[in-house]
Amino acid sequence: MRWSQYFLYTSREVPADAEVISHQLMSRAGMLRKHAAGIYSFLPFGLRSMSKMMGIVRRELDAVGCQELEMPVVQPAELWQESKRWRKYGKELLRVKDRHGRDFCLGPTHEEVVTDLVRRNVKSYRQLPLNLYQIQTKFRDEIRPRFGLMRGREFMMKDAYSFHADDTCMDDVYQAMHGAYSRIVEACGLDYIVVDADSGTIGGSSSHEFMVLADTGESAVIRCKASGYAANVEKAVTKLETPEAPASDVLEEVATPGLTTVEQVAKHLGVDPSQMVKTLIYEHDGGIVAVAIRGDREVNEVKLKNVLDAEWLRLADAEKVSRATNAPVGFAGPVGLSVDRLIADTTTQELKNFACGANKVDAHLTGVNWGRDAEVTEFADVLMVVEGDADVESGEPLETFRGIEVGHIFKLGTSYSEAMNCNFAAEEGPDKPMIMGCYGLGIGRTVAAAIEQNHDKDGIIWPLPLAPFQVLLSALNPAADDAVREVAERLYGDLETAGYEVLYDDREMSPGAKFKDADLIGLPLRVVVGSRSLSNGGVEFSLRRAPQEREIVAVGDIIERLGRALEELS
RNA sequence: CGGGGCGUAGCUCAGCCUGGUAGAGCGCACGGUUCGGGUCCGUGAGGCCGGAGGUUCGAAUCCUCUCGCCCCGACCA
Repeated sequence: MRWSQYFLYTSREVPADAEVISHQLMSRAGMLRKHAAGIYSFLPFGLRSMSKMMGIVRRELDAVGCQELEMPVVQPAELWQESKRWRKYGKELLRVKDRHGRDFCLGPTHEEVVTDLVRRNVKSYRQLPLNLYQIQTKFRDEIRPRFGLMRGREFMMKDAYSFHADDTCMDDVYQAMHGAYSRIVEACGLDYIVVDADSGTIGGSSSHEFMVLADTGESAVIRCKASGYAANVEKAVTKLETPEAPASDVLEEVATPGLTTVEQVAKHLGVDPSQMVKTLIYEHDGGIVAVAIRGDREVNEVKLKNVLDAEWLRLADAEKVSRATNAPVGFAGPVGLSVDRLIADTTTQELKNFACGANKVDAHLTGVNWGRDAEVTEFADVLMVVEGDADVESGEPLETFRGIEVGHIFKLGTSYSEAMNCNFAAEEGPDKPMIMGCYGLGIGRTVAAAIEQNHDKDGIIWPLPLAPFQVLLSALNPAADDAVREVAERLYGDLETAGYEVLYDDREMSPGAKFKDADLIGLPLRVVVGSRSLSNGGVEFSLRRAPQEREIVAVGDIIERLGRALEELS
C-alpha cells in the first residue's frame, strides 16, 4: 500500500476525550474515529489489525473443532421473552420496534438465537457435541462507555456456544476452549492470567476470565503466587482469623451520642472494628434485606446479589432504612430488625459478644451473640476480599492487580436449554435438556490491550501477529533524489511480489516527520531508503522494538534480511 | 442514574471573570526554502462560539432551559 494514497491520517495532538494510552495511540495513529459515546468507525489501518486478530481467533477455534456461523444483530423479542431475559437483561439491552410495532433488540449476546437454531435441528445425542461461533458486532447500551475500545457500546466480539449431552463432554470442551483462549492471547504477545469469575447476567455454574495485566484495566484481580489461586475480586474468597471476643457476654445498650461510623463507635467502646458487626440495609427485587458484616470489612455486592438471586440490588434510601431499623441511618443492627431477610457474612459466624447498632438513635449494643439475641436467615460469604488477605489454600497473603478482561468463558448448564426446550434424545431414557457452554472474546478490546502492553513514548510497538502491516518502507525525499525514488519503487514492487505486507511511505514530507509517523504507527519492521543509506551501500533496516539498532543492508539482500527478522519475531 | 468537568476553525486550545469588529498553534491549499528525527518564510481557505429562550442599544462572554461529550461510582467482551 502506498501511503500517499492510503486513508491513514496521523495526528500529533492527543484527542481531548482520550484518556487511556491505547485510545490515544489508536486515535493518533489513524486507526479509529469516534462518532458518539462508545461508538466508533474502524479506519482501514485499524481494521487491518482487527482482521489479524480475527484470523488468530478463527485459526485457534477451528483447531479445536468450532464451526463459524453468522447470527442476526437484530433479534426478535419472542426469543428473549422465552428465556425470561427480555425482562432480566435490563436497560443494557437496546430495544427497538419495527414499523409494525413488533419488539426487537440489538443483540448483546446470542444464547437465545443459537439455542433456537440448535433445537430446530439437533435432536439426538448422536449429533452432539456441537460448538458454534461467530465474530460479530454486538450492541450493549452500557451505562457508561469509556476508555475507547475498552468499553464501547458497539463492539466486535467473538462469541461461541457449545452443546453437550453430558457434563463430562462439557468439561472436555471447556478445557479445550480454555486452551484455545490461552493460545490466542499468547499469540497476541500478551501477559495475562486466567481467573475465577462471577458469571453475571449470562448465568451458569462456573466461569473463568482471561485478564490481560494492565494498570488501566477496569477489573481488580486477586492472586496468590504460592497456590496459583487467581480470581476476579467479585468472586475472590479468603479465610479470616476470628478476633478475640470481648469479655462480657451481657447484652447491654451503650449510649453513643452522635457516633455513626464504625471507627467512632469502636473507639468509644474500646473495641477493634473487627469485633463489631455493621449492618447495611439493601433493597432488591425480592424485598428489603439486612446484611451483617464485620465492622472492618466491606460487602461484595456481586456476591450478595448472587446469594439473594436478585435481579437488581442497591443500598436502601434513608427512609427505608429508618422504617427497617426504627432509627436514622448509622444505628442499624441485627437485633430486632424488621426486614425480609438477614444475611450475615460467614466471617461473623464465629464472633461472640460483639458490638453493633441498637436500631435506636445514639445507641449501640455490646455483648451480642447470634441465636440468643438475633436470628440470622442465612450465613453466606458476602465479603469483599482485599489485598493482603490470606489465600484459603496456602495461607499466603493475596496480591491484587488491575486487568483488562479480554475473554470470558462460562459453563451455562441447562438454564437456556430448559427455558427454551432445547432437548435431545439420550442414549437411554427420556429426552434431556442440552448442557451448554458459552465463550466470549472481545476483538477490539484485545487489540487495545495489546497496545496498552506494547508501546513507548513515541507510539505503538505492534506485536507481529497483530501488526496492520509487517513492513514500513520509507523513502526519504523521493521527489528530490532520483536514486532514492528508483530504489524505493523497485523495492516496494519486489516486497509485494515476495508476499510481504508493506506500507510504502512515498509521501513528500520531511524525513523527520516521516520518522515520527513511523514510530507512531509502530510497524514491526522498517526499511529506510535515503541518499545517506545508499551512499553507505544499501538501505537501512531496523526493528520498531529496537529503533537504535540500525543496519545497512545491500538492496539485493533486504528480502532475505526481512525474512530472517520475521522468523525471529514469530 | 448520582457526583465532578467540558462544548469556540478538521485537531489542540486562548478569549468569557469585567458584554463592544472571533483569535493562536497544528493541519489543509498555493509559492518559495530546507532535505536523516515533526525545516523555515510568505499568502490563502476554513466559524450559526453545541442548540433554544431571555437580559441588553449590543451577547462567544450575563441568566434560564436543553442537547452532546469526558472523568469518578453501580454494569461487562
